[in-house]
Amino acid sequence: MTTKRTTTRGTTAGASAAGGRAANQRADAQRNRARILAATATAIRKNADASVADIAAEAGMGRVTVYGHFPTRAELIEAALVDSLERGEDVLSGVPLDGDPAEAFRRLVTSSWVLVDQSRALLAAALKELPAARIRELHEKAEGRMRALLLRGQREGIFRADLPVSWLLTTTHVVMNGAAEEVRSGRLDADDAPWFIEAILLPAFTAATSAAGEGVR
Amino acid sequence: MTTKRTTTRGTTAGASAAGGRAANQRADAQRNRARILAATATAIRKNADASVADIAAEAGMGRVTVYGHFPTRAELIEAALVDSLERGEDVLSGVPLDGDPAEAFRRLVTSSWVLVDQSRALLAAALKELPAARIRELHEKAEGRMRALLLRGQREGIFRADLPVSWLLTTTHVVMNGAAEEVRSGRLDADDAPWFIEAILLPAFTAATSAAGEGVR
DNA sequence: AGGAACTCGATCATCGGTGTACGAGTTGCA
DNA sequence: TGCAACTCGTACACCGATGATCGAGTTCCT
Repeated sequence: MTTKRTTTRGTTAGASAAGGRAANQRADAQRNRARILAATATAIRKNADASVADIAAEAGMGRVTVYGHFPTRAELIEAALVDSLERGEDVLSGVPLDGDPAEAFRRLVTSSWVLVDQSRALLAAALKELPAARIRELHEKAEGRMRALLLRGQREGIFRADLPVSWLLTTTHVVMNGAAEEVRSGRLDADDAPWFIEAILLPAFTAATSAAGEGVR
Repeated sequence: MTTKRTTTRGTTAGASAAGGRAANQRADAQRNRARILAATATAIRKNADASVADIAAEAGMGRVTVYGHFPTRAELIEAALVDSLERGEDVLSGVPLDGDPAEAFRRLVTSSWVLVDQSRALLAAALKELPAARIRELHEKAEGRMRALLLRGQREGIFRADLPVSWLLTTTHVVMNGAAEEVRSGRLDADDAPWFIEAILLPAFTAATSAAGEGVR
């Protein structure tokens, strides 16, 4: 009997409370877990739908070892995304959001862009594997921060109020992603990206509402 | 012998010269071909990576019949995209581009958006199936038109010249796609979309270059 | 040092998608 | 009316990915 139960019990499984990281794994296993997560990110970046075998190869280990840590492919993708977002949260939470909204926005966008550029491929993969609700849940914190800033800017009269915050948010999102895509294809230099993004978004968000108004309705 | 050779010889196969449409097919077959193309578009819209079986089901016919018209899945996707783009070209070529660049841009965006909304899912599918060069080749005409308009706007001093045309083009592209995504998820009303798009793009493109300049370098 | 935790390779069953082949039925066209 | 074109269902071979199992080796932790 005793069913040898290879490798570690998945950390993601029960856990209930969020954040309960490395339960009681061996130091060895923790390192490998981290290596797998990193490999997942880079493998997915190279090939949008990389197989578990590809990921294992990228991490320099056997495919079964990966399955030892993450029972299914979906849970692996999710864990990698969570890890990536947590890492991003560490950076973003340090960005000061007070003072002039436009300035704060500029700071936040610049910091965010790097993260978006790194994890957008992972996100795309997760979109096909995880329920949409889970994705939204994971982005809650980062998105909430940006939304709050845009809202404050509107209330203080710095950002235009004739468009809903949700649309400003979406616009910010897609322009950052677009820049990432341009960088990836070599049509845009990575160092210029933050400036290009701001050059579009700031004028668009601070436009005088009377100027181009009167359109429909 | 005589190898019964099921169904039609693919139209896409040799053909060399572009545009040589329905060679010598039976009227029946032509109708079915059109039905398959339409079904491909809607099937892909429902499920990003729909199988040939899904598409056949959507068209209400057997899977083999589809293979009769298009030898491989890739050629099917390509044909559907080509068809979609050609249809779009008919609309776009009727849009007047002279006069005030901002007004012309507004007209072109409004007309384009509907088309983008319809065929963006197809495009995404094609991106994973066809070589990037082929995709670009197909977009050449539509993209060229927009690029020329933006360039004229820059030369006449209506659009800002501190950003390359390619970046303005990309921005236009991603914002339209973003709007399509928002509509699809029900967060934005389809009728409002064109206005939302212009409300972002026009101020961004006509911004005074002196205002937010001085950034880096 | 000893036992448990962990890694690793090989192997296997399964599933879903692609593309081919056959044979019989149906339909347009001359 | 008759033939060729076309449709359609079934069946098959093939491939790649997933996930489980076994039996070893190796490595951490006490």
